[in-house]
Amino acid sequence: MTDLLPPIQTTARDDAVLKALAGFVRQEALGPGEKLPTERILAERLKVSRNTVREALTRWEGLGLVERRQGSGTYLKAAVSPDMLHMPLTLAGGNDFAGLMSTLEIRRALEAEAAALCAIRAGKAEIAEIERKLDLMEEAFQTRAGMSSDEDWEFHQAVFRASGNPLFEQIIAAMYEMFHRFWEHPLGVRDFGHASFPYHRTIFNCIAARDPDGARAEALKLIATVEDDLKRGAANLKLSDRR
Amino acid sequence: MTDLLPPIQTTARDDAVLKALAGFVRQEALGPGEKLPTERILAERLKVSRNTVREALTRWEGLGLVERRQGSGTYLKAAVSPDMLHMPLTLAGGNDFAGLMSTLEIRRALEAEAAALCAIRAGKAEIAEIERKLDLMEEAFQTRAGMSSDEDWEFHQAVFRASGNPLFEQIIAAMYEMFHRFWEHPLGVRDFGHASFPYHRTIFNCIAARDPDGARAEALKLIATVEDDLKRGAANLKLSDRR
DNA sequence: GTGCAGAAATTGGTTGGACCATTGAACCAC
DNA sequence: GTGGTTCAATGGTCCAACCAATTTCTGCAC
Repeated sequence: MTDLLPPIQTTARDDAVLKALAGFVRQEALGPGEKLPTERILAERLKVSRNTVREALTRWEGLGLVERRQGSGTYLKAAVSPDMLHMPLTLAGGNDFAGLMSTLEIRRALEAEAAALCAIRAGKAEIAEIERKLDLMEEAFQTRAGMSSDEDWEFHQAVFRASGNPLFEQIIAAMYEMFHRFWEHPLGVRDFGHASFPYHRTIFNCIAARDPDGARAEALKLIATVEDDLKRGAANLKLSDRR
Repeated sequence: MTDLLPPIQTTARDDAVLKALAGFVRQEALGPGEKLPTERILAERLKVSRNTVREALTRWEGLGLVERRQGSGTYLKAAVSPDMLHMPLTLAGGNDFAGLMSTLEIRRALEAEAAALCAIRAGKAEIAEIERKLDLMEEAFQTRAGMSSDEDWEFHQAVFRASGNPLFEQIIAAMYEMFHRFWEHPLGVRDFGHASFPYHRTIFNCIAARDPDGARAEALKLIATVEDDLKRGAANLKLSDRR
């Protein structure tokens, strides 16, 4: 009832260009890192102006699908297919403590669900991969006394990837990005993340045991410790970090 | 240790244009629906070519921040601020059904958490607003026998807004378009959404009663019914909806 | 004055051509 | 090999013009 009879597209040059290009990529089986045809060549082949090609590529660049290097060429940055779906996510974030807690709330919701789904759907290979990341992280934790944030992140990424839903990883990556806007100044809490350490293994155990509810519960505990750390840190400095 | 000495940026015309434009929007306090300056004016004022302005606007358009209407002008479609974070979500190889299920999993995670937070944090005014949306939705449901998707959506938005965390609404909004692509073609299930109807009020009751766990449980039930409807619809048509 | 059709101005969309800046490869001197 | 130099390829920017959709203005009929 709302809007049948969609507006006819009398002009959609850029979209047509992108569709054609997606088809080309598919046909040539191009993968990430490989080089696309020159803008000039595309313009000539598709019978459109180079400017139009550029606008189309600009869109793909904005979506992170493609990278343009002046003097070199245009390269695929991710797998593209003619039937992709894009959902631009824009986060207007407060750069303050409240904003940080906001990202954690999202993370709590997603992390719990992803861990549960992972316990249901992960294959053996994926579980092995998660365990490998876990081992790496624990080793880094022993060696460098706590600062294992990179390996920590990779562990979580592996869990998200094994959840079978790519959106989890992508959304959390956005949260991670926002999180890192503050991470440079860890609020004075030096042993940040210590408390969350043991839960990584308990989460993994639940996943390996195919226990979704357990995995969800452990994930919630992990986030809770991070939240506590954060609140403690905020109480520590007590200075209003308005910028 | 990781990446000091970042690559120096010798050219970043488009980014500069967008930054300037974001500053302009902020200074003029422009909101969604309002008109931006002409491309030609922007080009002149910023001392760049109109082409460059167009590439910049193309990026914003791709991100859904702006809408260009030939012959009319360029209009803001969402609130923009100089410090936004963009993270386009890409669902590869998605026939629409799989994509929709993916978004539903995200929605399940966020909806449950948001309802719980809402039960804890919503003020009286916000609860009243939610109830108003609920009444509107129920009225629309009675009148138009089921098709209450717009009002339904507004109810959920109100809940997200009252959760005290703007990220919930922003993330779900990114998936809204995909939901709507389906609402138009309800998969042959004519009474789509009927099953979820009663849970809207039970969710509200829990929120009003300050019962986070109850709200979470009811939200999960609601999503479960939507998932069931969807699976039923997919089973109904049984035709591979490759496009 | 009102209403409406047609002209004119406005604005995004497209084109073609030119030139600049960076890259990378080939080449050369040492 | 190392370090420059040259040179072609390629993305980045600019310009000027025109096309197409929209909006606004104008003038005529009533």
